[in-house]
Amino acid sequence: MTDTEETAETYDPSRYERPSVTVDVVIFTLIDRELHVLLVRRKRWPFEGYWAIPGGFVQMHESLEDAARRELEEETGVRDIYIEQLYTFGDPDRDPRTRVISVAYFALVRADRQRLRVSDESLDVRWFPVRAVPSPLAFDHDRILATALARLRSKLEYTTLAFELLPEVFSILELKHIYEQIFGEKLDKGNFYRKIKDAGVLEETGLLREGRGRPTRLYRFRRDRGDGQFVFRWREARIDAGESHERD
Amino acid sequence: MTDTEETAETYDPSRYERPSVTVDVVIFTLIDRELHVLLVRRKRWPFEGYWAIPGGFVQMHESLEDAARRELEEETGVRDIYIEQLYTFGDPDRDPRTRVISVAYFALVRADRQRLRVSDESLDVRWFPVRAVPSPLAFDHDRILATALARLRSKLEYTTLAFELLPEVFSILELKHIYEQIFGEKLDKGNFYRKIKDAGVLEETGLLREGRGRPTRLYRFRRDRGDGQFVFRWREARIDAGESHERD
DNA sequence: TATATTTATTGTTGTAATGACACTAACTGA
DNA sequence: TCAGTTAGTGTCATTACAACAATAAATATA
Repeated sequence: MTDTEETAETYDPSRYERPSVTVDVVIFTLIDRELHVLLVRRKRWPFEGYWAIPGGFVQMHESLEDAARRELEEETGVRDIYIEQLYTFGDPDRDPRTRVISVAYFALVRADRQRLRVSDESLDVRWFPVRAVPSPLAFDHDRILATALARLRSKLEYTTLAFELLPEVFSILELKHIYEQIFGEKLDKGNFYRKIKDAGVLEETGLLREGRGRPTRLYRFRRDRGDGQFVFRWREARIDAGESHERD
Repeated sequence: MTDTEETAETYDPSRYERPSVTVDVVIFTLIDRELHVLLVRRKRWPFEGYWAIPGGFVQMHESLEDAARRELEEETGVRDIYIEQLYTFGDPDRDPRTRVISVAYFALVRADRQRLRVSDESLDVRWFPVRAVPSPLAFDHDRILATALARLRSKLEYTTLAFELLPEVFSILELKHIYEQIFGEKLDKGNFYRKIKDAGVLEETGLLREGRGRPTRLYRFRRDRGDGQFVFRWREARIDAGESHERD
């Protein structure tokens, strides 16, 4: 360890202490048209009683993404959902117990599918509106959450990620609402219609949904045409994707 | 390990095998106006004789970025340079010896500063033009390099990263050349001049450089005005920033 | 039954961004 | 002096887009 000339070639694993590696998964969903994040409440030291981003240790035989998906399923019972690696947090003192390096992922769960598997542990696992997350969170989880939000905002601009938050079938104004939620600004109705339609990623279902006023047409996301290079640039937004890529 | 209900709360580190954690640093520079990447040649099994991205084990007391900077300095003798986290690669079988999770960084070294510290080991450490990298590289390093290139391309579009590759003082057409190199397409001279000037990130030095034809004006990058929201969108480029964020 | 109200959807228009390309400038060398 | 070479500016038509006006299709209520 004092020998800085040591390289991968001369490495003997038994000579080293090793950090622990976890995955933490920032899971977003839409509840009542508002963006929510899943948090778990810690029962023990350190940060006993604090809310934290769900996570767990990576097992020796599974890939990082598999570990993240396993966590996701354990917490929400959801499979086959959008997930991507976010950033790896590894400051030496982020966990008082030992050196823990955490590979953070973020996941989007469809509005119509979210439900907690451990519903009777409702004091321990909960969806929080992102605007009303308890503060501070355990460990460096405030920073992880901030990074996830920045990434989400960033990717919404140039990908079709927003659809991952919506149910199978949705209206254009519901989609617009997501963008407004996440960007935190009002968007022009007319311009939104034009842009989303020109992008060619919507498939008309023929369905209508009745409401107070004129019924709204319902659409489906065309995954095939998903190549659709979005580029929303409402206002001058342009937030770097967090820690590095940071927009990314 | 068979108990999937285990959480961070009940974790006892001594009960687990742990993966090793390394940092790999993809170091880019410009040599003779062409983008190069630093590779090292492995002396031992596995992948003996193969070229690899430089990297090393993370020490218990240092942050991930510190580890990456240490690696960078060990390989190139360069400090205080642009570096950012790229992605974390952790497939279980990426290293035949043991489970190794690698946090990849990418770094940009100024054209006028690159020189290898271990110049007499020239068979072991070399700059390769990215267009002529030996293939395949060791481990999953082809994938890491591809991810780094995608990130670089992506960030060039909306950041001032390109300046990190140039010397203190440079001409606008040299800057344009970098973009062409990395995007792999010709850009229009006039439009480039307009865009770069309007961005307001250049400071005139008053210097001229003589050459064959008309002398060229030399500029300096204005770090202060670095907020300058670039948004190069030459052609329809728009590459996702690699593995995930891919476009960050 | 008319008319206000509400929500959805389409049109219009001026301005700003930008891609294509033509043009001018400043030097060297024969 | 003129051909060659590299640097830098100007013009213009097209497109993208923000602001906002107008219309459409339903429900609620007077």
